[in-house]
Amino acid sequence: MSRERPRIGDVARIAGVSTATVSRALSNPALVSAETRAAVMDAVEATGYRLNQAARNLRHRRTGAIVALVPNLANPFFSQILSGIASVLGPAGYNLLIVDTWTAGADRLRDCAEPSLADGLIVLDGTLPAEIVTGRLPVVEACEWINGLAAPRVKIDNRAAAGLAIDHLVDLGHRRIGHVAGPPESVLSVARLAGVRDRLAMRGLSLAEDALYAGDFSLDSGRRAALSWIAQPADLRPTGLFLASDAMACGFMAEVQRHGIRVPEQVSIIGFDDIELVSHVSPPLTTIRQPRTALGRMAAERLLHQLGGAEEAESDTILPVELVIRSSATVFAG
Amino acid sequence: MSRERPRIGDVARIAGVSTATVSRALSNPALVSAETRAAVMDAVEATGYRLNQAARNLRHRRTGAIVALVPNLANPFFSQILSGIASVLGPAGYNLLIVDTWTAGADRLRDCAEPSLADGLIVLDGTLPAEIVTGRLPVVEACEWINGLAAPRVKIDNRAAAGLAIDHLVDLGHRRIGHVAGPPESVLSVARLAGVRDRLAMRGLSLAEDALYAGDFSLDSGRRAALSWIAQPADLRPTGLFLASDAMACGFMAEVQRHGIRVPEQVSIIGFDDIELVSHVSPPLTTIRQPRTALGRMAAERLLHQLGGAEEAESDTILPVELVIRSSATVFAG
DNA sequence: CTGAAAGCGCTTACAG
DNA sequence: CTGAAAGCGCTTACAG
Repeated sequence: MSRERPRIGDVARIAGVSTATVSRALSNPALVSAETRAAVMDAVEATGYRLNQAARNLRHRRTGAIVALVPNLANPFFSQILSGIASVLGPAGYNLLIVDTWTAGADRLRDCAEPSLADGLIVLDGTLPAEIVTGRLPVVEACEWINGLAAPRVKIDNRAAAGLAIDHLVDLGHRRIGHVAGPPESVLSVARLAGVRDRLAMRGLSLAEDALYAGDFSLDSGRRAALSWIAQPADLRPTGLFLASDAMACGFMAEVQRHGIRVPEQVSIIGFDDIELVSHVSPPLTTIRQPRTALGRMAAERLLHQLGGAEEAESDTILPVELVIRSSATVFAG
Repeated sequence: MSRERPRIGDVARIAGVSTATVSRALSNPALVSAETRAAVMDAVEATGYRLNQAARNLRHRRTGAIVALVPNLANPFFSQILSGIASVLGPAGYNLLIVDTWTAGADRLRDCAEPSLADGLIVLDGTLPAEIVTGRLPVVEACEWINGLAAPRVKIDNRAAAGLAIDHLVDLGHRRIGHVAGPPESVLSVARLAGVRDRLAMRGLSLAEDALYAGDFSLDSGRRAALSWIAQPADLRPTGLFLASDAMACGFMAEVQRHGIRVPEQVSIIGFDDIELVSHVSPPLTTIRQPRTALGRMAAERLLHQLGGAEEAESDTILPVELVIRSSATVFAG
């Protein structure tokens, strides 16, 4: 353990060649003769030599790493996305560096877009200031995006996805339809809310002012929305609600149930994301499924594409969503 | 963007000093005079110079990175642990490199323990061969551990934790108690199963052969265990079950409910982990809570301690667990 | 096919 | 307090 690590010079001495030759034998074997190659390999074996990646990277002016900027790593929503990212980056020989934008300070965030830290950036947090990320490293935005940041985006059509939920509620006969929105600073919230209004209008309905509840994607904010809803006159409040996250939908559902209200008999609920376990709450949640692994994979692929030198068109990649019909929303029995 | 990044030499020229002085002004300002420092800072400002971390690291023979080896990044169980790790590593100036041991090949795994890649290692996967990780970098094991790998461990007492669940079932009056185990290759499964047997024995009971169900921690394996349980004669099968993961408990519960069996009236269920949302399944799951964020934080802290040069005692850090009583287990009404 | 030498961008004893 | 020089461990034109 304390024995000094052999360097390329040690291998060279033992093999009786120059360090240049060792380097070539290792990284581009075709360049050296078969005998030399064999001698070098023997010396590598004998010394237990392993290439120092950091030194090679310095020489190559690259880092071999990609950083993913994720808001709140504790949120399990991101684990599948990261998994998708890792599954393409790993085989491509890139290391994945993860930075939690919630716990990282501003200094640390600025350091993230440094070419000496990483070769590229995957941004999963739409609330970051564009300057932090602009013009320093190849970037792709995934799921969320930063207004004013011109970078390829891999995302779903949040507006249309919200429309799917609204259509389902309307199709089920609901006329008073409510929406629990995400935090207003999130581009996702904005897009989904717009989708709600759009689709309601298309169906000849509209979002009543008191049928729009504030939330922040968290379970607890779903609870609070439920309390607002419960406080409204039973004959005037929405009979069907679309919530901008599954977590809020679960919180909402648990809270109304605690108050003796039955789901879906007395109120229909649709969530968003189709996170793990949501098929096992009671009743199983009807929701909009996002292809999270695919979002991660695709984001990583587009980034690699840029790194490969391709002049990336700055077009968006839109991945399909799906309405997953389970039991939390049913026909309006008014 | 295409403008060359300024190097320390550019700053030196503009400030009219040597590169050595620039380096000192930047990394150890006390070493240079106030005027010189000011001149350097001005030049830094003028050029937009930013330190190349990779070069500094090469010189310092360190990397500034810690790698976390996680099995299956898609499993949300790990997100909170990673969050805990990130929250201490970030402020300490370390980057967090994440490697999914399930998608990474053997070569890649071997590269992970390279001093040229990282300064330390946090192992979250107990199924890795010890050799991969032995004697190359400072290591700490978190949650799981590798038999035969002598490294500080941060974990819970899985055996005692399982005992807590068994005690609860026995206290509720159950006598035929079953266990759905995790995969046999996991040290966690082994420890929890041992805890089940121990505690049953202490309470004058034992684990019947046909009351032990095979699982792999996944939701689906919980389902399959439920099918086995359902197939047993109703008057002989366990009335209370402890499952080695919440995911399995949810799968089990959903499956028996689908067969018209009521939880907890007809069968009591206890899970393990207290993952998100498990308080919102129906009925809310009684389970053993692991302090996941704290596990991550503590693992990172012990690793930093080692990196700080402290000759780390190889003792284990045992974090406390907690029985969270909700509604999925109730008194035996035989 | 191979070697000597310069260089990736820093830091740090060593002198002064 | 400051500079010249060596060096972290590689790679790669340039010659031969």
